[in-house]
Amino acid sequence: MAESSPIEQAELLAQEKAVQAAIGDRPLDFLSLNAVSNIYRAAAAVRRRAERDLLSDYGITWGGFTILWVLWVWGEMEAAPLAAECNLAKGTLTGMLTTLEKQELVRRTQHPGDKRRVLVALTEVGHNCIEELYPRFNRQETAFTAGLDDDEKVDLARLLRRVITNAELSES
Amino acid sequence: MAESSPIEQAELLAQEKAVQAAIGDRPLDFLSLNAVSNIYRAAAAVRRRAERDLLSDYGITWGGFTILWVLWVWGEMEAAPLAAECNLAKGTLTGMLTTLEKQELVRRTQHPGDKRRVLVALTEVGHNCIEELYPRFNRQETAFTAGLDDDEKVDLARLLRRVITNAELSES
DNA sequence: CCAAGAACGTTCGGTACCGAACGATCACCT
DNA sequence: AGGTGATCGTTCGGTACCGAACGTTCTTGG
Repeated sequence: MAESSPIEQAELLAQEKAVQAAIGDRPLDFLSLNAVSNIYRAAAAVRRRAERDLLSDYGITWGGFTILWVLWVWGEMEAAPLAAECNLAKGTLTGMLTTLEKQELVRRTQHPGDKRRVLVALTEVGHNCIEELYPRFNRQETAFTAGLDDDEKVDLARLLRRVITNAELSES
Repeated sequence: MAESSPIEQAELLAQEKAVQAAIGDRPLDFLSLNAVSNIYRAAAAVRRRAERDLLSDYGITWGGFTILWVLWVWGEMEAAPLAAECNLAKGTLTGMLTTLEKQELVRRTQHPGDKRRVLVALTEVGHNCIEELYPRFNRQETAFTAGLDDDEKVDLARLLRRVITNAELSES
């Protein structure tokens, strides 16, 4: 189904059409191009929308929300795996935890028996916050996937999972 | 890949499993949850990988690359639509264009007949840069979608397109 | 034991990125 | 015309985010 018989041009995004018009004659992998570039585009749209419509009401940034969410799901954990789980550099996490600590949403405690390590956990306030916030966030997630049936949502998650494992390979 | 069986729990990411263990008993939309959270995760992994393995060699950031790419595809354009196409706030674009101008990759010119507007275009250097860089980037995109057949790539792009239009609705 | 190195989180310099406020320019309208 | 409001891009203050350098604490070999 190459360029000769495209997939309903009418449904392509303007960006995708411009790509084909500008560089469609080159030996590039356009299927991967569209798939990957749409990943980033979707992520940016989702993030912006969540920050604007929801998180700003709580004074929480996207990164902060991610941290609260991970701590909610995983429970108390050390800084290094928390950073990995949030897709953050450990240096970034330090600053954001300080912010969240000022907001009294998380707390840091020393690891018993290893003074290098730090344990991070939700405070009571933080726990209540994410308990209240996440269901609203989840309704947004539902809205973002409106028009997809259950099988398609499962497919989307599965296809992305593949990309994630491919891209995270051999990461520091 | 060979194991294209339906949905095996064993293939879930550790994160997805932790979610089910921690909050799986609540009335939430877990299909949307997994789909949307994997979007962000995939985007972050793709970006980090591209910056680390490719863009850093050229001294270009992800945002800068996006700008060059959009200008390559669309040609000379005004700042506002460029910002929209790159998913950037217009204030952000100003600073990044200044950076790219210092690198002599783009140039700004005044719009003839409207002194408020600015036209942005690739320089010769910038054009050569993206001409050389993008094919390498595209090979990375291919690698990120390894294990997906053509139909799956088309599906992934299509499903994401739906999320994009949902999330971008009524954006400022 | 104790020196050498590994493993932690923090600090630091620099860029990206946002939203709001701003100044300049243009369009409209009576 | 000329003043009012809309529309540009830029500026500004603040946070996020990265990679590298750093100090501290644990571990390991001799």
